[in-house]
Amino acid sequence: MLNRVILIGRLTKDPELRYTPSGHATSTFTLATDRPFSSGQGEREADFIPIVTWRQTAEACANYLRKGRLCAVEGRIQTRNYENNEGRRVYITEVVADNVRFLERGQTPQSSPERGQGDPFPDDGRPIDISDDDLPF
Amino acid sequence: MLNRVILIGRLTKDPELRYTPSGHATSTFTLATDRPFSSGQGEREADFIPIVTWRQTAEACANYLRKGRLCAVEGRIQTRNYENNEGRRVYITEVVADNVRFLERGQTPQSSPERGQGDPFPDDGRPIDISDDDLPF
Amino acid sequence: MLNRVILIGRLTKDPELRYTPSGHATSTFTLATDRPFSSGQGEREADFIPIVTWRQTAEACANYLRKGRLCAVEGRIQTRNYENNEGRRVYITEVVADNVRFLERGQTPQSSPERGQGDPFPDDGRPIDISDDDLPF
Amino acid sequence: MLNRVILIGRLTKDPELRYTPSGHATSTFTLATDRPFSSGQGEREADFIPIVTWRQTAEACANYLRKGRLCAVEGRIQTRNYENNEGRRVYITEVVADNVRFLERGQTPQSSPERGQGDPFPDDGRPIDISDDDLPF
DNA sequence: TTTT
DNA sequence: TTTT
Repeated sequence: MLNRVILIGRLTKDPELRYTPSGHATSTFTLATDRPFSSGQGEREADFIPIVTWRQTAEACANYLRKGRLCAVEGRIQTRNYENNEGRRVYITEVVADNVRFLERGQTPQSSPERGQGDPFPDDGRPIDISDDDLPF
Repeated sequence: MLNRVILIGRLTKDPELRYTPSGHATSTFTLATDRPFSSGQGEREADFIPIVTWRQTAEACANYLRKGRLCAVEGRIQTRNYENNEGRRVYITEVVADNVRFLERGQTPQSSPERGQGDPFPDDGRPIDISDDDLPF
Repeated sequence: MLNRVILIGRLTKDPELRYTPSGHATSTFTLATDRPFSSGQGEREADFIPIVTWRQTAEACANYLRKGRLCAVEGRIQTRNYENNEGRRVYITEVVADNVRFLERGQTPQSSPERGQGDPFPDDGRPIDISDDDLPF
Repeated sequence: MLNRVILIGRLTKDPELRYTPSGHATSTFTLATDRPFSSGQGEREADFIPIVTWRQTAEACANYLRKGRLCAVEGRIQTRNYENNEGRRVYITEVVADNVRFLERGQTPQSSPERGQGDPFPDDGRPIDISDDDLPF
């Protein structure tokens, strides 16, 4: 069934990269997307949308994206729930990205030099456009 | 900034219609959208996405949509949070719809005869396509 | 780069199925999508959008879709051009579909009984959702 | 009915601004969007998509967008046709944009100094996000 | 008639 | 817990 999301926004933090027990990479981050007509008067100015990526996309995001960077995300909304350690059911709504496009050249920020592997733009000046199946394996 | 969602799915229940203190209509419902490739073996088969509508759209949804009905929703993802009655902050991610299209002729279900006002398809057989600004007033 | 189209509309004719010299199936049809706010007074009421599909999607569309049937199409805009038989360059803009969802149960119309293979809805009543890579091989 | 297009690409030329007899601004340009997986071997690398904008959006595009600039466009596909001066019917498929987002700071290029009014990014560094109804009046 |  |  149709379930399609397209976002442009900025990362609120560096992405977090993890591996599943079976060795699959997944990275998560939050995208801040400015609201179109916020008056600025006490109103919230942005939505903060949780993004999940898998596999090559996850690794590319972890390598190239950083806090504050602008990017476009294409994916679908996923809902899931789990029981937390207080026995309470927690409901999650998030976006599983199958395509992430970096919209800014990036110099790796000082805050995470160990992970960044430089600039996602190759010598010809064209940005990388990473894509991936979003099946959960 | 760009924040666009398009969904096709079925209502899990009848919509809930409310009015703000200032008299604006809002209706909420959950849309079940089948996942594209679920194996069916213990996997979840659908995502359950919370939808919010306002004004005319809210009233039209309350009048014409019912549990199980198929519709298309266009909107944006909104995040907000509030403190619940235990002093705990609750984070919400939902879709604010600015356009809802009914994809099935509907006979009002018996479960809510008082509110349904019949069939959203006028005499010429073309479905109604309701639209609305999604500004929070 | 981002190039995403989502449409809901009705076929203006039965799809046309063809095979490339290398044996790949492709089907084409036109989708009529009603304009949101047409006054009806001399204005055009719909856009007529040319759709191209490939492979399994092409064959499923040829088998199950018919003139007048409602469906949702997800894809990307493609432009190409060729020289016609008068030596004039013709520019084409069309939608290459990578996902087509049938939104109506369909009894095969009498006009094309040889090709239709019945109803795209299996016994459990859930519509088929066909998907395919949209790479031109 | 649902008809939604989202594109990210670069202008192939400066936009063309015109006014209708009744005084409404409209601007047109072509967006080059790179294809996701072009091998580069004789294949076309991009689609060239004709964009139409109206009113404030038209004027903002004419003022701030220039050849080569990156932007995001949200809109719908429109088809129309007319008879050309040789009595031949010409069919047009184009995107009517209702939202254009500039994705790069722009110094006005030398090629059109008279029209450019500088930088679409105000002092606070946030890009302008222009929006408009896309009704043809 | 095409952009980086 | 939030980005420019």
